[in-house]
Amino acid sequence: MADDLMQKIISLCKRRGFVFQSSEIYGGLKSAYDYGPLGVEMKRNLMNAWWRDTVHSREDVVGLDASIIMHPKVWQASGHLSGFSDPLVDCKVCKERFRADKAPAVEPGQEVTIELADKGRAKAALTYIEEQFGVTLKRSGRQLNGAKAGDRPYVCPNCGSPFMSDERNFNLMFRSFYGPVDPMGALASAIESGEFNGLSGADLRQKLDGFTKDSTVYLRPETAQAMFVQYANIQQSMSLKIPFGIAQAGKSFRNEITVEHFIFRSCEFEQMEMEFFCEPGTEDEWFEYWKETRMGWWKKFANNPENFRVRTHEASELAHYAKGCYDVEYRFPWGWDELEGIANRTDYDLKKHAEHSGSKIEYFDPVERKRYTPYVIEPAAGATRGVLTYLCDAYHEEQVEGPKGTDTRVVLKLHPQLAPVKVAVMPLVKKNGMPEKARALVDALFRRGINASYDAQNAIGKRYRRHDEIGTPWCLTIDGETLEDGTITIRDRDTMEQRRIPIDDAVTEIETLLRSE
RNA sequence: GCGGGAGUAACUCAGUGGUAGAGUGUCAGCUUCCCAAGCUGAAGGUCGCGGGUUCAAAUCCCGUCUCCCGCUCCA
Repeated sequence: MADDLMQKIISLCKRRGFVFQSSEIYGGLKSAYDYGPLGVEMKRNLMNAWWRDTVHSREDVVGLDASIIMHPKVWQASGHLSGFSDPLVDCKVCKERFRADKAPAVEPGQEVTIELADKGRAKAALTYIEEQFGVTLKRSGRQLNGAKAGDRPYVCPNCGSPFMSDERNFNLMFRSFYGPVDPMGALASAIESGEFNGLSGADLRQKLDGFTKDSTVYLRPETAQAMFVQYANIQQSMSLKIPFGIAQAGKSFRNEITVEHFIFRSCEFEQMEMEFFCEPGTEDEWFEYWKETRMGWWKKFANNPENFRVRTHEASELAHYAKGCYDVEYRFPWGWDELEGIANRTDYDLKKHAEHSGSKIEYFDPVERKRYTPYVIEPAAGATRGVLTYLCDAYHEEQVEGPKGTDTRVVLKLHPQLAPVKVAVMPLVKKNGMPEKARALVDALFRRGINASYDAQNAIGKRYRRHDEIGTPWCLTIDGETLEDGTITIRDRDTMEQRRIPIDDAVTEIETLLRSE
C-alpha cells in the first residue's frame, strides 16, 4: 500500500498537470522535473505562505533574492569546495563504492583477508582476481587469504580487498564557465603544441585546472551563503538590530550521488532558508524557538500532524559548521525523512567569510557598546520536498456508493491556502442562462484575486470528482433555484455536503472561508 | 554505484515472431436539475531510444536512456 501510494501520486501528478518529467519527449533527464499548471500554483502557494509567515508577518526578518552564481571564493570560504569534493573509490571485487578517507587503514604490503558475502561469491572473486590481477589466493569458506595491500593505505570497508579503482573526485557542486570565451579553445591549442607531453597524474590535473580556473564558477549548492555574504550590507542599509533574520527562497543545485523518490531528492531543487543572527549566549534559546516555530508551521497545513516529528542530530552526524541540529521529518511512504533542518551554525560562516574576504563582519551593539560576531540559527526547509510532503499528506481515497455500485473517490485534502484552484464555479446544466451567471461569478472572483475555475464539462458528478482529485476546496453551482431566488449551492470537498447561499454573497463567503482556514 | 522490477494511447494495463487492443480519460453533438449519469460520433500509438537476427520484431539478441523498489552514499 505504501509503495502504491507513491505510484498513485506520481500518476495523478502527471494526469492532472502537477508534475511532469523534464524533457520527457527526449527520453527524460535524470532527476529533473517540471511543475505543470497546477504544480506551479501549489509550489508558489507553499512558498508564498512561508514568505508571508517568515518575512511579512514579523518585524525581525527581512528578505533577499541573491544571484545563483556567486564569486567562487564564497565556496572556498564556506567549505563547500573541499567538503563537497570527496575522493571516491570503487572496489573491484565486491563493487562497493566508498570514500577513501573513511576506509579502514592498512600498511602498504600488509597481508589482508578478503571476506565475501558467501562461498559462491568468494569462488567467483578468486577466479576474477587471478584473471585480472594475476594474483593467486587461497580460499577458505567465504574468505580469501594471501592478498597484500598495495600502495594505498586503505582497503575496501566492505570486503577488505585491496583491489580497487583509482581515486576519483566527485565534486558535488555544478561547475560552469563564466564569460563568453570557451576555455576549451586555449586547452586544445595547448595540447596541439605539446604543452601536456609527458604529464600525468596530479601534475596533469593541475595543468588542466590552470586553463579553467579563472573562469570557473559554481551554481549555488544552498541559498544560505548569500545571506552571510550580504549580512553587513543588509544590517547597515536597514539599520537592523540584533536579533534579526534574513530570508531567501530559491533554487539550489547539487550533483547528488544518488537521486531518489520522485521530487524528494533531485539535483536541482528549491529551498526556503532563513539565517537568524543573534548575540552569542542567546543562541540556545533561539535554537529552541525556531524549532518550535517551524514545526508548528508545517503542522498548520497538515491533515495528519502525527506524521511530522522533530529529530535531534547525534554529534557524529553534525555538519562541519554546526554545533547542533534538529530535523523536521515527515513520514513519507518509504519512511521518515528530512523536510527541514534547523541548525546552530554558530559564528562559523561569518568568521570564515571575514577571514577569506578580509572585510570586517561584525555587529556593534550601540546600547551595550560592544562588538561581536553574531551567532546564527538556520531553519533551512526544502520547498520542493514540501510539495511532495503535502501531496502525500493530502492524498485520500474513500469508498462511496453510486448508481453503478461502490466507487473509489480520490480526494486531495489540500489546505485551502495550498490548493491550486480555490473554487470551481459550474452551471448545473448548459442552458437557461446558467453558464452566463457562472462565468460572471468567476469574473467577480478573479477581480478579488481568487484563482477560480469555470467548469461545464460532462455531468455534474464528474466535475465534482475532478475537482476533488486536484484538491479544489469548494464548488459553487448555479441551478434552477438560482434563477428563481438568486441562491446557489456551495459544496465542501471533504464532506461533499452542500448548502445554499445567495449568489451575491458568494465572493465574500469564499474570502471568509479562505481566511478562516 | 550494485542488485531487483518496469517502460505499448493522456492514465491503468492486455498483447510471447504474422493486420497494435481494452477500460478510464479527452473532444464534438444531443440529453440531463446535484455526486464515476445516458445516447451518438470522433480524435489520439516513433510499442522509451539505437543497432542486430529474421521473409516478417511490441515480441528474440546486444547496447543505451528513464522511472520505481532495496542497499549504499549524502546534508
